[in-house]
Amino acid sequence: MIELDKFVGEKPMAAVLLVDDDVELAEMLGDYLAQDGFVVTTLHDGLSGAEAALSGQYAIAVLDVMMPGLSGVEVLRRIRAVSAMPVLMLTAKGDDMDRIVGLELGADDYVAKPCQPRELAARLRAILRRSAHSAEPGSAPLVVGELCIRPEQRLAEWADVAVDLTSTEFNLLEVLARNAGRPVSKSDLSEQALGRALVRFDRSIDVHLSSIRHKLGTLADGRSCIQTVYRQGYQLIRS
Amino acid sequence: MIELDKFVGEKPMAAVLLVDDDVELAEMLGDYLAQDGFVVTTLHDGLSGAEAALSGQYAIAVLDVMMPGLSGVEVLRRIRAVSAMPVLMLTAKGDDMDRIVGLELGADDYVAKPCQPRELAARLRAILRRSAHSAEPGSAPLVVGELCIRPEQRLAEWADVAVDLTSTEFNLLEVLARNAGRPVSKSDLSEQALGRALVRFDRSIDVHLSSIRHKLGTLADGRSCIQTVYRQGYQLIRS
DNA sequence: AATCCGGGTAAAAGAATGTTAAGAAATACC
DNA sequence: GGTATTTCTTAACATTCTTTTACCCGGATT
Repeated sequence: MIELDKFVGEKPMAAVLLVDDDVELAEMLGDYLAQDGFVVTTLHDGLSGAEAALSGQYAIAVLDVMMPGLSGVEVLRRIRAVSAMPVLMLTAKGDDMDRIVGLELGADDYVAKPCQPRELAARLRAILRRSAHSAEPGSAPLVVGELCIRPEQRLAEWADVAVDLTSTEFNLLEVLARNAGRPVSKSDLSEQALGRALVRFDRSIDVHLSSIRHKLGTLADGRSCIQTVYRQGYQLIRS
Repeated sequence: MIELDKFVGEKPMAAVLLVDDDVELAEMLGDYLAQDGFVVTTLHDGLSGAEAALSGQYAIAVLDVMMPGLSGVEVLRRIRAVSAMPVLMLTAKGDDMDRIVGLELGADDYVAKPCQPRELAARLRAILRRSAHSAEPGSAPLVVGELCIRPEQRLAEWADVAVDLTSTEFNLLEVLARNAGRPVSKSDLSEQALGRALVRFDRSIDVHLSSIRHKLGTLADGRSCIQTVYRQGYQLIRS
């Protein structure tokens, strides 16, 4: 039988991360983009924006340049430190956009504020169309707290230091990282990381998780970054 | 609105790499070419442009001569150092085009800026028509980190030094390079590189991989550039 | 409080891969 | 055509990784 479900959706809607401290404006832009078929998540400060952008859950990030705390430029720099994910900057007139879009910082495009939602949507689509070819889906680095997972290099780093994981341990951690902040059932972990269904009395997952915990560092409060959710599964903590 | 789908066209659409630091102009040209049936990827700086051009994913590159950082001429030089892929240069008036298009640097054609998108598209098609005969698809060099594979010469280089591989070893490495960054199953490797199905207890792939690893250099962190993905296959690291 | 069940972990058992070397097959050379 | 050389495969053993087993603990349930 042909598997139909893969082809049912006409288009995978692009997940957009919108970061702007102007709540009103962000709301408005987000609503427009949502109507336009994008799946939009809105945040209002640079720090949480940078974290979210590196979670690997978004196809593209839209960053306001002027923000209190972490500026958009700083967020961009943090993203570019580990990832080539598409980024569009929202700028006020007069900002030095050549510098931002050029080699130095590496944004993919910019839109001047105040902006037309339609223009923003069009540029987002243009960037996504481009990056659809150059960037394999699922190949971007995943950053969750101190942890960084680089799928293309099959490398995990804790606090910028490489962690020596076995192949299966890496698979498990990658699945957890892709679902950081919510629990993943052992059944899902088994199917996605081990490639087989979970059966009764199967303790493999538990044993691997135990090993991974020993190899990774701990959270600031001393807990493991991988928490057990009783009868539900395991969850990677998004700090 | 027009929905662009990869599989709509009967003809294999040509993949065009467009490198120009002028974001507005690049966008405009890219959109026109996309409407015209090309699959366009746009980049805005020379360094990433050179990398992308050498990835082997593009049928032709369009380079702006004047760019901060790596100029188009320098990008062309880097491409020509290892590849004969078609290149068209975008030039401002007054540039010394004879030198660029002539023997010395070896661009295939040039278009003066500001340019008509129609003219650009026409010249691209002309070059591609020409090179359709000389250049087989899949014959362009594959560059992955320190590794360079030249299918036409059946030659592999590590850090610009030729590596002495046997025929089967070369086949295997080429398949891995074409799938760099993701694992390839032993079954696929056997079929594509050895020309036969994998059977139980067949250890040929493993033995060949062991030999290849000894002949290639290592990554910066000391790992082999070919990683084993337990029960899944092997993966060439894209760095 | 007693019991049950899910989970933590150490260690043994099992399975896959790394590696070397010898034999078989293919190729090159005379 | 026959021999020498190279290359590929098979076999065997070493190593590493995964799974199973076993026992323990602690929270949840009764």
